[in-house]
Amino acid sequence: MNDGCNEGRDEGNDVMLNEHGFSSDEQGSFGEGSVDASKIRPTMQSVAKAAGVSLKTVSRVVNNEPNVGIDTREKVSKAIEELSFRRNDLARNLRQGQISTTIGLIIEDIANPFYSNIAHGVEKVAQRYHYMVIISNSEENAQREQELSNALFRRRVAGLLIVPASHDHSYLLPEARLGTPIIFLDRPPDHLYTDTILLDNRGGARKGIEHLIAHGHRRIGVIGGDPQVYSGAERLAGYREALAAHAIPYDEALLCSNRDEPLKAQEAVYELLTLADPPTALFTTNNRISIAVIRALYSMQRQVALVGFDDFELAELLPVPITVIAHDAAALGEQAAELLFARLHGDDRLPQHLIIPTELVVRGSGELPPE
Amino acid sequence: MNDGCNEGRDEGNDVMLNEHGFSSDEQGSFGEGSVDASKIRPTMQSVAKAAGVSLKTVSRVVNNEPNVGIDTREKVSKAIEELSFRRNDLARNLRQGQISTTIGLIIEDIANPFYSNIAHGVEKVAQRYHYMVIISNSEENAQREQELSNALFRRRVAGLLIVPASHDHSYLLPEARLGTPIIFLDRPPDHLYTDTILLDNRGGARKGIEHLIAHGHRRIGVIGGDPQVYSGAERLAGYREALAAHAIPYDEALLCSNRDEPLKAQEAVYELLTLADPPTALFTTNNRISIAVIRALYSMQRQVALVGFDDFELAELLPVPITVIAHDAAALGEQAAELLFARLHGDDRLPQHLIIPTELVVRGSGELPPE
DNA sequence: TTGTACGCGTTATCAC
DNA sequence: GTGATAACGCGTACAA
Repeated sequence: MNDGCNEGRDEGNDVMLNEHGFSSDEQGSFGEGSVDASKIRPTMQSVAKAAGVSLKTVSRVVNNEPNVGIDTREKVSKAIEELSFRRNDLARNLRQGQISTTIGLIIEDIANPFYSNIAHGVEKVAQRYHYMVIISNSEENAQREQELSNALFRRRVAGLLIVPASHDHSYLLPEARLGTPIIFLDRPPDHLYTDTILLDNRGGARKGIEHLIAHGHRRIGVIGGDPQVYSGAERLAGYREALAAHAIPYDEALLCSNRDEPLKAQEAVYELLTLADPPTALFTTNNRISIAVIRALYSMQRQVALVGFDDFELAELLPVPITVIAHDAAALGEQAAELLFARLHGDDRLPQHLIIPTELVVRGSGELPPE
Repeated sequence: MNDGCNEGRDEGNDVMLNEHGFSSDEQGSFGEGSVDASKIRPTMQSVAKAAGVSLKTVSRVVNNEPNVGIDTREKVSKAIEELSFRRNDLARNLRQGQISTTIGLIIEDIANPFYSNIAHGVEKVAQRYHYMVIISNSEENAQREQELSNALFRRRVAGLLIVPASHDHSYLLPEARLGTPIIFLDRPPDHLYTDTILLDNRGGARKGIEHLIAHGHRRIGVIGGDPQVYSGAERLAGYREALAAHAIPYDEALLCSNRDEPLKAQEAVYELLTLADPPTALFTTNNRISIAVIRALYSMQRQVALVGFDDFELAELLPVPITVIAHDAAALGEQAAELLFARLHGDDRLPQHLIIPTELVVRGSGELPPE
């Protein structure tokens, strides 16, 4: 059969063989630099030749299809083993349905425990369905988000889980129309109607603020991030709802936004506590800000009541244990992934909107009285 | 041209169209359940037909190849836009070199900050090279590690970064021989000679223990994980080296292994502190164990000197700030990824062995005197 | 500047 | 039970 082709390859190798006709494999790692036969990736075709059967028969064995004689199967299996053949799933997917058994996950920053817990939940479910997960970080950058999702779609991911950074997701519509499930996590889509899983941001924040109010606070400072980001905005809305419900006037001077950077969050603490009429309590709208604020309070040697959104490790062991609004980020990832696989398996309900509950965890910092 | 084929497709769609000849797109999300033309993923072929040019011309435009007339390019671009065509990278990679622009990363648990920092470093470098990363969790399970790496190789990842869980990596040899770069992180391979990036486990541990010794401790308890795991074993070796260097006898009673589970780590604290001749200081061999031990000490209301391997967030804000042996996990991921891309770009040096340095961070818990 | 023929490695179809 | 052949969507080689 196609010997000419193989001979051509062998000729190319000759220059790399030593005077004994062997490749100089012993010298380097894995014989790198020399191109011996083992460098050619075995295909079903080569397995077929080795086993003396047809291509299709190998395919049958590889995919455990029926209608293969017991001895034929044996023979093929042996050849597969010897050549250490591995099916090329790129080719397989191309032929089968042009989508891969891989899903995409776009988050802000895998190093943030909130997102790494989401990723853990997603990956756990994906493993159960024998899918793999491409994880990529948008770094809170709208353009990068779009580039990443394009790169994922070019790879024909079976579905996309996304914590959006941008504010117009109509660019996803063509892919969504093609049937690719797209599920939004933590923040809803803009200009796109699709599955969404959120935290109970507003309710959680409200619970936290009402807790502070119940402990006698009426001036509660807020240190938050980008007010354009949905989750932060909702948490702020919860704050205002709580104030309104208790007839406490809303004072803009107590609101510090755009404090995602640790340094800016620290400055906010200083700004708030040096006001003429300073707050007696603080509300921080996410884990990163909470930690920065705790550091600031510590270095300023100040104790103020504090409730933070998002739980974080060791919160309960700090000198003043931190009262937080906790939630299950891993569950968020798991449920999103489950919904994605349901979609892949034919679930064609209208876009779903799920809410992950929050829980107020009372530890001490939220129960400090006003000074 | 090949109209027969396309007509076949159109016929298949007719049954889904309504009596007006339109697909019932308005009813559901994205028109799910109805298969209209937009459900057929556009190919270069379809773009070519729409633009009235040949397949190859579309290919040229898509890949920014030269030798396309300015007006032709325009025409094709318009068709691409209108059909919202996206190149199929599965097919592209199949044709080109049968490896994808995707790399694999196998770690124990993405929810552990140590690994999520590694992942962050890897992904950052990968983005620079326009690669994506499939991240999968082995859950410290040798068999799963093997399954995952097989799944990755079937997807023809361009390279593999792995924190191994198993203790025999000869199964990777065939793939390594084919030229796929395989790089071990945090733990070296067994029965395989390949690139490896480790922390200075032994040196770091030794520094930490000598620090305790310098503060007057001679009975230092160790709470560690699986002694089979390389990094833990090395850290223990560093401990013994430090003792030996200071002529302090090694007492097996002070060693608690297999305490990866928080509960077991807590038990270890109790066991050690209730010994007839208890240790005056503790050494914890990783972040998870450190935190569990701190919780145990806290609930037992005990203060003992403590040095932990791995830094962790808020360690400096605890009532007794924790002295740790710190390192840059993100750098570990970055350097591993850089090495992988160097390999992909033809770097054929012998397998490299890199060591990431550690640093003793003095905070308080390591300076407590013996009771 | 543009197009044609073929092949990448696999699966589907339909013979035998 | 087994095999020949076409096709998946794209890129390469070469012709026009």
